[in-house]
Parts: sequence; C-alpha cells; structure tokens
Amino acid sequence: MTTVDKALSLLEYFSDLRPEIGLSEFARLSGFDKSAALRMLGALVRAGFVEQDAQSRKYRLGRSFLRFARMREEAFPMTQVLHPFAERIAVQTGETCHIGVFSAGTLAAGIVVLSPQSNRVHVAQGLNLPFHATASGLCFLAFSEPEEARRLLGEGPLEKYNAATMTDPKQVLSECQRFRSQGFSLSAANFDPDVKSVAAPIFDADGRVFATLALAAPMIRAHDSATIENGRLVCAAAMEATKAFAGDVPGWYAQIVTSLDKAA
Amino acid sequence: MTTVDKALSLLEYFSDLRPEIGLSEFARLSGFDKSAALRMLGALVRAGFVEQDAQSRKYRLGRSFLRFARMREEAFPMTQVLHPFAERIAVQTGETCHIGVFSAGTLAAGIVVLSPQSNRVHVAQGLNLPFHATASGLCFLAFSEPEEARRLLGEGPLEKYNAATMTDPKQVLSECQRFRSQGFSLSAANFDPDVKSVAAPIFDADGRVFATLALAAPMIRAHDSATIENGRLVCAAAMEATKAFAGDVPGWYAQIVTSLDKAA
DNA sequence: GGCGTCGGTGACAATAACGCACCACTGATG
DNA sequence: CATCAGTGGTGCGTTATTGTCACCGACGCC
Repeated sequence: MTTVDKALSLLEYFSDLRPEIGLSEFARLSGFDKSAALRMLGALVRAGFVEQDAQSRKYRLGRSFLRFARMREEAFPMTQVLHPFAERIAVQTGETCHIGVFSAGTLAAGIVVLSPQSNRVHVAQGLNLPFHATASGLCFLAFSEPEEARRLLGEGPLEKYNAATMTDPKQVLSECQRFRSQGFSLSAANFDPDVKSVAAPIFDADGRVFATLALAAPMIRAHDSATIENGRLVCAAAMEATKAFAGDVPGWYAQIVTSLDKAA
Repeated sequence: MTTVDKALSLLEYFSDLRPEIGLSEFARLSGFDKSAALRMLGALVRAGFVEQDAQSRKYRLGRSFLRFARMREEAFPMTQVLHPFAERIAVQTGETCHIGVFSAGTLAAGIVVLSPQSNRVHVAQGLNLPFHATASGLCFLAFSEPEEARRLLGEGPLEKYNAATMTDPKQVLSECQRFRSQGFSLSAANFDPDVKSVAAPIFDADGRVFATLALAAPMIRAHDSATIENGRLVCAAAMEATKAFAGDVPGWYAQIVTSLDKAA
C-alpha cells in the first residue's frame, strides 16, 4: 500500500451520513496516526479534493470533484449515454430503474429513474448497493471474476438488513452462479422487505462488468411472470447499453440473452 | 511536495483537449520517472480516479469523480445554490452570465447561463478562465491576497490571446488594485476580441474569494453606461450569492457595493 | 536487420513518511 | 476553579517508501 493509496482511502470515509470529518476522527476511522492523516489531508486540500471548514476545522469533500466529474463526463459521457436506457425501461415497465456504477470497491446508484406510478420503489441517487443484498450487487458479483467476487464479499458474516438477507458468502456465491447462467440476478426482500428486483450486467471494453441495470418493483406487483419478463427486459437493455458504451459483450452472454428472447 | 501531491498533480494534465494520456506521456509532461509515474497511476487506478483503456493502454479520468461530485453537491450544494443567481442576472441583463470556480490553482466556468438573445457570448461549461485575461480571472486576483495573486500569475510574460491582452504581471496587478477599490473587475477584449466583461467576487466562510460572478456582453452592446450598470448588478448579485452560501462578505466590500447602489 | 517508440519491471541508494511525545486550546464536569 | 478528556496541530529520530536507472519484450517503421 503506497502513501497515495492511504491518502485517497481517507476520502472513502465521507458519505451522505458523514459529510464532514475532523482530524482526530480521520485518525480513528483509518487507524493512521494523526500526524500522518494531517499530512495526507494537507495534500488533498492543496489538490482541492478536500476543503476545511473555516470555523469547525472539519474537513469536507472539495471543489475539484465538480471540475473533474465534468471533464470525465465530457470526454466519456457515461451517465449521458446510459440514462436513456434506464429511462426507457422505467417507462416501458412502469417500475423504478437504476444503474449501479462500480468504483473503488463499491457499487452505488449512479443513475436513477423513478417509476411514474404512485406506489413505487424509491432509490436515492448515490445510494450504496451492498453486494450481497441487492439485485445490482449480486449481479455484479455473478459476472465478475470469481476471485474478485470473493474478495468483495470478504470473510463474512455479512450484514443482515432483514430476515431474508443472506449472510454466508458461500451461499451468496452459489446463488450468483445460478444468476450467471440465467443472465440476470434476482433479489426478493434481501435489502428492503417489500421490494423485488432484477439486474443485468453492463460490460466495459475489456468485457468486465462495471455497471448493472436494475429494475425494482413493489412486492405486490412482482408476480413471477412479471419478474421473468422484467429479467428479459433488463438483459436486453443492458446488452444494448453495453454496445452504446463501446463495451464488449462476451459471446456466451449474448447467447443467453438471445435464448431468453426466443423463449418469450 | 509530498508524494501524494505529485500523484494528484498528474490529474491536472487531463483536459478537454487531452482526455487520455499514456504512461510515457505522463512521465514527459510531469518530469517524473516512468516507473514513479506508473506507481502513482496504480494508486489512482485503485482509487477509481483514473482508469486505463483496455486496448490503447492510455489512462483517463475515472468513475470515482462522479460519485464524489454527487456526494459533495449533496452535502454542500454549491452549484445548486449559485445557479439561480446566474440565471437571474442573465435574464435581467439579457447577457451571458457565468460563475468561475477556483480549485487547485485554476479558475474554470463552473456555472454558465447563456444569454437569451441570438447575438450572445458563448462560454463553454468548464472553460478555463486565465487569471490575466478574463474579467473573472482579474476579479479573482483583485480580491485574493496580493501574495497569492503574484503566485498565481507567475513570472511572466503571460500568454497573449490577442492584441489587448496584458502580458506583464506588474501591469495586471496594478489594474487589479483599481478593480479591488471599484468593487468589480473589467475586461475588454483581453481574451476574446469582441467581448467585454465584468465580474464580482463571491466569498467563502473565511472571507476569501473562491468564485466570481461574471457577465459577458458582445462589444457592440457594451456601451459605458451598460457596463457600469452591469458592474453594479454583478456586485449586488455576488454579494447576495455569498450570503446564500453562508460566506462572509468583508465589511469594506459591503461598503463599496452599497455606495455603488446609492450612486445609481 | 536496426531504430525509436511504447508499457512495464526490478533493485539499490536517497529521501520522505511514520509514529511518538508534546503543545495550546476548548468545553464539560465535579 | 481545577481537572479531565477531547480537539487540531507540531517537531524529530527511525524506518520504510520513493526516486532513479538499466533493462525487458512488443510494436511499427524503413
């Protein structure tokens, strides 16, 4: 682990729930010495990745992120390209659609299009999507390299969000195998007790999953037939999205999707 | 300069014109050794700040910026808060309004509201605003600490964008003194030969400039009377924006603005 | 073949980071 | 008021990381 890794890891302690962090708090959270944390924070401040509140002396995320995010989107319009697919599926199915984007070890809802119906699933922009307890997360694991999946899950036991949440990594991985051969993942009441979701993978130019297209429905509307149909739809849409993004759909995956389409 | 500074400085070589950079190119641009650059890039990749193209092996800005930018805006809605002010001024004056945001040594157009008129000044989102050649830049210098201003300008000679561009740092700084006592900066044909702009400072909670509110008009509409009126307007709007942002307007600056208002 | 790139690797010497003790300050508590 | 536990921040010797340079295989060019 280089110093740069350590410094950048500090940023991961920020979240919507913890938008400001003090020096000692950083030291405690990260396990680094206060003086080391201070030095790293200094560098982050100079780069504009972090800024310090004038009076509380706490640190928060800096302005540079806005600049770089804009540049990235300009050069690689990922959000712009993927949004229409989420939009289309949300309108087509009448359910809430979101795209989970993987970065630096976490999967988060990067794009969200809410269902037009009044009884709908709400997904907050930026919501963290746990790997073992959401359709998006399970989909990501299912289509990642097995060793990567194991690494992301860790040793277990996994956090239990409610009664149906799987907590054993082995169980999760075996479920994922099923999802992989099925083409899409499925999650019923793993995260939210009243929600059933399906998700399909979006691949990058390397043929690696980097995002997942997911559809989340209230349990009451999620009969088996609707769920299967939704699965087919997210697969098709995710594959199109991959292509729109100049990604590489693995041959075996394309086969699964076409066989799903034929079955319908 | 710490290692973290060096690593993060690599990111500054990305721009709209240069969205992808190879390893050797990084080494050449930064002056670091290839092997050092590679190690730093490794850390940046692991953190998701940079990603590597599958086939060209070049590096580009990573997905993490989207995540952090969203979190920052959530916790600290800067763009959201400042946008209405730009909008209002643009409508009120019928000219293009932009807000320059300072981060990590550069000033860039973070918020842009184009004039509703057909003959209007175009400012691209994210456009770099040179300190010595734009109203925004001059305004930033004028209201920064003098030593900071000198540091930002460097030794000179400064880049000449056209005939009217000032290239001597000393000349620039003396102009800035005038702007500081006047309350707003002024730039006629310094950057674009057919544009005249005014800009006023937006202060953070420390009472330091961090952004500038600027109004850019085609030369043909920029008579002296209109320019003075625009100056008054940007001052008033920038001061309001500062307050909306929980910033601290220095007493002496508030005085200048109120005296401008009385004169009108 | 021969040359100039490229991305990436390995190892040693040089330098910067680690982590401790310590300071000044603030706010709560007895 | 004195104490205590917390905060943000500093200085310095030890130690681990970083800088540097030579080198590798691959690709494109002539």
